[in-house]
Amino acid sequence: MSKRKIDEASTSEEEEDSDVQLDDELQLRLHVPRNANLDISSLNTGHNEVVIEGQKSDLISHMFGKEDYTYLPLKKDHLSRPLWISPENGHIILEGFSPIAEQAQDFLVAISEPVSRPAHIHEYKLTPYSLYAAVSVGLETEDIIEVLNRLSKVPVPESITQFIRQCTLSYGKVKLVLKHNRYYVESSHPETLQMLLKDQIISSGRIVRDDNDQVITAPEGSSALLVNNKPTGKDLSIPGIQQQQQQQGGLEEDNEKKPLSLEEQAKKQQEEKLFGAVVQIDKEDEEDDLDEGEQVHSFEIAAEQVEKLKNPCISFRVSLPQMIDRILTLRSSKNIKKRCNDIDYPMLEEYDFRNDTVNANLEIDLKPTTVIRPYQEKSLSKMFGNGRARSGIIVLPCGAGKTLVGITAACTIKKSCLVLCTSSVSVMQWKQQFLQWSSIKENQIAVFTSDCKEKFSGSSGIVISTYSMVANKRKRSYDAQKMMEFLESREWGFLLLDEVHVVPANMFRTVVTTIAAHAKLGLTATLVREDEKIDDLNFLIGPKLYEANWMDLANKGHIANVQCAEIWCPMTPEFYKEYLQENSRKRTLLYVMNPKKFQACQYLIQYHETRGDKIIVFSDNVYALVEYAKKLGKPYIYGGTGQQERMRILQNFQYNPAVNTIFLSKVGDTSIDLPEATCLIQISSHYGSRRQEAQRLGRILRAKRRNDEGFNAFFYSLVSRDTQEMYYSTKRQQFLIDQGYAFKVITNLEGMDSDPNLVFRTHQEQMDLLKGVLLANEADLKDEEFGTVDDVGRITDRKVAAKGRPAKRSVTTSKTLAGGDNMAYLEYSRNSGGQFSSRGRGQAGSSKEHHAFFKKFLGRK
DNA sequence: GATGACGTAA
DNA sequence: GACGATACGTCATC
Repeated sequence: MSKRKIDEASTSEEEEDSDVQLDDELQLRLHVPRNANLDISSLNTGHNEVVIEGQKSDLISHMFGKEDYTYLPLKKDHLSRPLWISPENGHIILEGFSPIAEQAQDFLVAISEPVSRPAHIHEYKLTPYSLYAAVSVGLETEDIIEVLNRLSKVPVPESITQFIRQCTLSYGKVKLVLKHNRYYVESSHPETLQMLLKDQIISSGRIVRDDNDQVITAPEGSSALLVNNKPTGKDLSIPGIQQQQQQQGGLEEDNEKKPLSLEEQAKKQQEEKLFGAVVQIDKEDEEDDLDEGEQVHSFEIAAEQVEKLKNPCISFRVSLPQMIDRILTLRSSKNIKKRCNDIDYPMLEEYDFRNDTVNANLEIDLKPTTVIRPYQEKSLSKMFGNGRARSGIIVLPCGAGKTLVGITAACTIKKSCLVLCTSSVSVMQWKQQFLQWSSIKENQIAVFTSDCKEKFSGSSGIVISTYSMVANKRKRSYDAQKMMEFLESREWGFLLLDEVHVVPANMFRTVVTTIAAHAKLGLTATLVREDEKIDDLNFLIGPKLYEANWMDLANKGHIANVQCAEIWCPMTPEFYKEYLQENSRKRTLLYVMNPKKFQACQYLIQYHETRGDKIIVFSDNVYALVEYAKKLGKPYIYGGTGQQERMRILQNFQYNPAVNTIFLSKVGDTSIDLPEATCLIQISSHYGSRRQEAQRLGRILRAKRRNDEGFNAFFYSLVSRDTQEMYYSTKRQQFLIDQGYAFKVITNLEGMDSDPNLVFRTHQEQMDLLKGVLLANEADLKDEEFGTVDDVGRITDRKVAAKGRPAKRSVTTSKTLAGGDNMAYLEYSRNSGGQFSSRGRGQAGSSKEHHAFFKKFLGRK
């Protein structure tokens, strides 16, 4: 690829002032007709370069191996087009510096999966899921191909068009729509419906009505479909959007819209105009008038009886005919949905909430002062694009206002709403946010946790609860039982799933089937898991509707700019010697307690405290956490710290100018409402959890000072050199690198060696530390030392008192150091390393990715 | 409020 | 590629 860059650079001079952008005329001339059949080989003439391994015609082709696409014919005006498409694996490379990059990005986010988005070059890939999502937000097959072709420097390869057609052929063509409490199978392709009706199971669930709206038996082979105008979102207003213009002052700091300068506006308009046709397709759904008479076809199917269906034989007093009747209701929408899935015509779920006259409306609106930001608006327009509520997932970084997106969605649907979160702390936060941003009355919003079981008054309302409360299958308290019956008996207009990445967990996933909801919206900042369950969300909730780019939001000032650095701390010889000999548990302790790391941590704290930063130090390892904090005289919080003590420390951190640093265990990852820190140091973070890394970074994205000129937040990861930690660290960073963050590697902190204040400067001190570490296990076993009260922590952890498990010894081979081996290079920005990695999120380390791609492709029945 | 049971993440 | 070992959470009970 960069070889192509070189070629390009040599020719670019003469074309420099010609067509840098797509002007209208050019666009017209180059317009590729729909259904154009692109044949690569026919376009290949003039390129005699035959690519055979080992016979590359130039000196650098071999460096790119199979990724050398220099044989692909460039379009004449390729300079003005920002995309490259790999015919091999569906990866798309976007030039981030193109004037139309932003619009192209909008399009790519809709049709493909972002793989990596560093500053200048973004990588995306087409997957069946991403195309499913594209279709579900209203894009059509030929539009996707056409726009891709317009943006691409090379004609869209035949393999890719074929892939797109295959994937979108059946996806999204059929929708399950609930209207006036009747279920309809709807499609703009009547032939598809006719095809479905040929299926025994589907046709047996069909309902036909006469002129008086009475159900009649469908005449054998009847194929008349209902015809309606295609719904539009035109008359639907998402609250919070329309006021944007006049609201510029007097807003909550948190949701302020920065006015564009005139210059910026003009530039934006210009770009939009140039891009014209391309983005329009995206918006067509919402903005198209109906004068062309676009129509949708549908047939009604038997509505399911939610509670009966779930347990057809719930009572023993059911008579036989009743039982038969109930079993017959299995011919209902749920069954048809499954059938459609089985025959590869999955139905998209949409909720026509404006025509739902059965479920009571909820009186809720955004407060007039509440304004949502452009990207929040964009994500919501994906959800409500056609005037109905689509089920799916919205991905926004921490601190970017996910809650407000959820609340706005609830205010748009205006039906009863169930919100699920991971902890009872966030339950309270959601409640508080609902009251803050919306007009909901306090008695309409109920909380359901272990120590608070309320119900709302009236026929509709909001319930906020936790996953474990709702998914719980064990014995319940009486109140909880009653509450669950209430939750399960009613039809919810809207199910809002906070931190939706937890839903695939075995227990939590049951909530989507036990709760009957018309529309489901999942929110998360990090749509990754280290297991392979993340894809399950596609059928558990729905497709990913929108994913924001962290860097974009940072550049626009919605979240803070962050400088990321990885500090490599050499192990002292003594520690390293022990490291090589110890079992894995001890090893962890050794590389975390490495005196050099200790010093680096202290040094960074000193440095940032004098700069006026508020610092959080994260350590997964509780032993290290306590040791560090005590030695450096800082307060710390971990799981065993009592609620009051936590509050006291956090209050101090926030308001007491003498307390600028706190130490947190992984309690800080999720369940602590952190004040706005500006600097973050990780001292222990083994296990390659990308999610944790991203979540921790998220802690400083909200920084109040983010809009100060040149403000930067800092994120340091301290790793001990030549230990396993380096491997984990690399893995953990992948998510952030994919989001565009560059990790600087720092091997030497300037001035550290000469600082006389640092701890463990003498050999003796280091040896004492080492001794302490080596004895740590034994101390644990005796369980006394650790359990006693110290100056800050109020040790109350009952787990600490638990007997340590017998530690196994293992022989160490040099192999276990391999983690460090591939990290031999120093002082470079990982940025450039990450951007071409063929490693997708969620499949770290897989070098066989193309094959998986095609396996999926071909394996689809 | 301490404790056990169980679930989650990795 | 399953397995791990650990910290932490919630809920219910005593």
